[in-house]
Amino acid sequence: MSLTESHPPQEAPVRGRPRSEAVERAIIEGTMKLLEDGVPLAELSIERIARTAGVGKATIYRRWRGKEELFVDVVRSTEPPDPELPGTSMRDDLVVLLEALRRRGLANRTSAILHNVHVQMKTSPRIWAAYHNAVIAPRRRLGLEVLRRGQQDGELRTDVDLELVHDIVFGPMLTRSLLHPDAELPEGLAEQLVDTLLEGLRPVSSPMV
Amino acid sequence: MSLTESHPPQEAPVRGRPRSEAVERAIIEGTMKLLEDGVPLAELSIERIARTAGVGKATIYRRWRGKEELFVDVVRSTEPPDPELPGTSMRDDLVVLLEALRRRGLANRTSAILHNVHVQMKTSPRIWAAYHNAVIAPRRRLGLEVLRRGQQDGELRTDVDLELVHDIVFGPMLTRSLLHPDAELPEGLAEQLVDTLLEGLRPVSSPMV
DNA sequence: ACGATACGAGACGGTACCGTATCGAAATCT
DNA sequence: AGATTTCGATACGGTACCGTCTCGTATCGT
Repeated sequence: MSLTESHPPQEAPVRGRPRSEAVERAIIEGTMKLLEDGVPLAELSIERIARTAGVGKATIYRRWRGKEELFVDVVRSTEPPDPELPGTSMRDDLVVLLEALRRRGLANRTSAILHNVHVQMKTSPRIWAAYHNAVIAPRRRLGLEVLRRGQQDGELRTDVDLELVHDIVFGPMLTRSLLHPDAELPEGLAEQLVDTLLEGLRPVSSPMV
Repeated sequence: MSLTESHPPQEAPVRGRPRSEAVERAIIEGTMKLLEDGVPLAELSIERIARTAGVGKATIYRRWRGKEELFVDVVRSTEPPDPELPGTSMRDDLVVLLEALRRRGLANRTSAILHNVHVQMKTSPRIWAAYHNAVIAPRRRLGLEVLRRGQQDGELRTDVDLELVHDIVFGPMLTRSLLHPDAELPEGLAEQLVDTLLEGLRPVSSPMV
């Protein structure tokens, strides 16, 4: 069930008792509960997860090769689906993307899961790469695509690097939701952010340099 | 020598052999070396640090209460001093602050220390709070002060929340240097960022909404 | 019914680390 | 010289986890 495992299309002739999906959920949710309770990922162990989930150790090893593979699935199970873009304008699309980011930040705040897992997963470069490919990269591609269309439609300056614009748009929200946990994520922040960025920080009456 | 330890002003009547500062540096640099080599912080242990530094375990316990306290000092020793602000304009001050952030990001890249420690320290709320108070909060105050002066001098719109502006200015650089390790931090990024933000992302010919 | 597999529980030997204590040697002050 | 503390090294008992394996039981297809 790991992310890296490619499910072979040929139907295996399953015999004997099938694996319980309920048990699978119990393991993942048990891990999440531990993380919610503030247990640092360094102190997590297969044995402790098994105890929390009320499960035998072998049952976990039957499904995942180790701690790391399990975490990828835990994180993936907390990732909300990508939002649908209205497509009416670049501005509206960006607002929707940022709003999804804000809501995820709020969810992280209450559950405190990603704030732990996200941050810890980078210690294992292999797993981080898998997560990056599966979650982060597609999301970044989506954002860049929105910006590219915005340039075509004249909503965005064409004299600035798109990668830089991407970080300008999403960096502030990422900083708030991931880096300082005590920041506010108020309603309407997404619109406020996009409109401020489009308009610029300079006072309208200010002379150009 | 921990951050939390308040050095009492009264000079202790030191007798016997004094503690070696060279040993102290060896411990901190040994820890940094391990982190540079990609050893995840979860796998660090006092015993391993002592081995790497060529030091007895007791010598470490004589100075720090445990792993966590040691890390705070390790991180602090890698923090460069705050840059001096030119004070000629808000724009120039922001560029200097962002340039310092960029250089720190590059240093992190090559040394790979903060990228490990920084991220892991959040698992210990107590230590994270200490680090936040000692390093992050003053830096944020400095940035906010620069922005406040900018508003007074007419370089910055007055109709936007300063906290939001702070994240708009520093969020992109923080995202690049901390969140995705494969991003570029080219020369001139600080100026490019500030000027783009001041001017806005909208094309100059675009009609106001 | 029967064979196959999954289940919870836990035994098993092994590894690594914890934090303390003790050793003789070295360094420093009075 | 003598007292005192630090030094590296290492022994110590204790804890937690690793990954495998083996129980007896439960649950499935045939």
